[in-house]
Amino acid sequence: MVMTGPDPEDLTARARIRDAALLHFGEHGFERATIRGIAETAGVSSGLVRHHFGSKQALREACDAHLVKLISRLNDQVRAHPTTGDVNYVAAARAAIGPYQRYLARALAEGGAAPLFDAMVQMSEQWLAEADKNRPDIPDVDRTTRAAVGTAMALAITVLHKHVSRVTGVEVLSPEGDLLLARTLIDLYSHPMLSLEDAASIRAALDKLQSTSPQMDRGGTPP
Amino acid sequence: MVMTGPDPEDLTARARIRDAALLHFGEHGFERATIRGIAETAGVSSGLVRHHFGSKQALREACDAHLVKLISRLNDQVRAHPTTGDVNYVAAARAAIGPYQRYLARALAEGGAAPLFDAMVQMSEQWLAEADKNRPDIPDVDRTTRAAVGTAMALAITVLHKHVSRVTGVEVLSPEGDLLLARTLIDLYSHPMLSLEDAASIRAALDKLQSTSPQMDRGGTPP
DNA sequence: ACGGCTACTACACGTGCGTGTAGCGTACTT
DNA sequence: AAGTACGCTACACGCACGTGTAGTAGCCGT
Repeated sequence: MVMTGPDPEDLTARARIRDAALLHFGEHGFERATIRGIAETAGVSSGLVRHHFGSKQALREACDAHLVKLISRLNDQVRAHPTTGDVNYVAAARAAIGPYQRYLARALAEGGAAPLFDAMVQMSEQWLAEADKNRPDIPDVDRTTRAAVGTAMALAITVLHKHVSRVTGVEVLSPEGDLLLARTLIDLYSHPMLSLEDAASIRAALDKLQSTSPQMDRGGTPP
Repeated sequence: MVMTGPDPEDLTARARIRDAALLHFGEHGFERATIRGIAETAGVSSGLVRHHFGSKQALREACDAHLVKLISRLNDQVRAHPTTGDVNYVAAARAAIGPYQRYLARALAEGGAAPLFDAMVQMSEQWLAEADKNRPDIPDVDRTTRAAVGTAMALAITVLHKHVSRVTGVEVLSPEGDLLLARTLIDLYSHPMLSLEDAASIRAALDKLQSTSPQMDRGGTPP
């Protein structure tokens, strides 16, 4: 299931450049990655990169757009196969993204790939809407907010894969690591980390803290 | 509670440079941030930056070390006050980190600040050890792994704050945003996202998928 | 009082990078 | 068959940045 073909048109130089850029951006980051290096990996001259994509930034945006297309297509496939459980669609997506995980992680961390994140939030929201039907106790927090936070949490392991890999000793961006990760997530998701009473007490403490003076200084965004 | 003094020694030029670096690295990222810009913010010459810290990389490491010291100290304070619930210590930590949240996010996302993440995992592990006592059903996944993943998830909002802020329309790296975030996290943590039966079914599906051919190609690290 | 050490500045060097320009071959159009 | 547009290359420009070097002012020990 979930076959991700290489796209018939993807033998062109433009596609090779885009793939090379995905790889280089993911491996070295946007700033450190060089157009010359990308061109070399793609087997073309550096000028051709600029010819096809106007600038380095535009190249990045093209990479983002490509991933958005790829992920939305994957989402459609997953939603068409509700057999194994739509719940794990995030893990499935992460798996299908494959070699682009590193790019995805960096792009998201650097604040880019906004439409990609938004698409994921939308997907998350759709799933949350269905999940909320089975739960009569509707929380006092916006569904969009929950979707955004949930998406961020789902992406956390991908974004921080280097650290998680180092601590656990398993490369999480690998088939084996993905399996371990899936089990861990299932465990964490199925067991509430907070009992309802603890949650209530904390919420109460939060209310009290909100009414009192905000003791802790915070770093708001200066103008 | 939890007063974070400015450190009596922190009026020196070295400290100002470090703070400026924290700010610039957090705002523009390590690569885009310039020593000259940091020096200007600190009110010193660019040469002095190199004089105190040997290089840009060393400056970054000094920033990491400073944050590690700050966070570990904060952790001690929090562990000494188990009143409001140790559970929310992550949020408290995020609050106290204050103006350095952006740096923290970038550093972690770029793979740096490893000792910092490790320290957080250790803190998470300590808390998990206590929390596991109240839960007789010990899962089949390593506690360190759970701690690492949990830490990553806790840091997700900070790392992806730009996206979460954009989607929710609230600047999460601000006092107001922190409050909304806390409530969201409490809700998400207190309500299991997966029922035990769903978790079991998914786990079973995972086992079946593991035994069959690994259909989905993955992008392992090439040599 | 004096040598030396430290904090600090001003300025020049080299370089790697994104970006611009000119030019060549080839395939499609009429 | 000529014109044209496009894929593609080679090469040069300029700039911003990290880094080095030389030099100055003040503090401390003896």
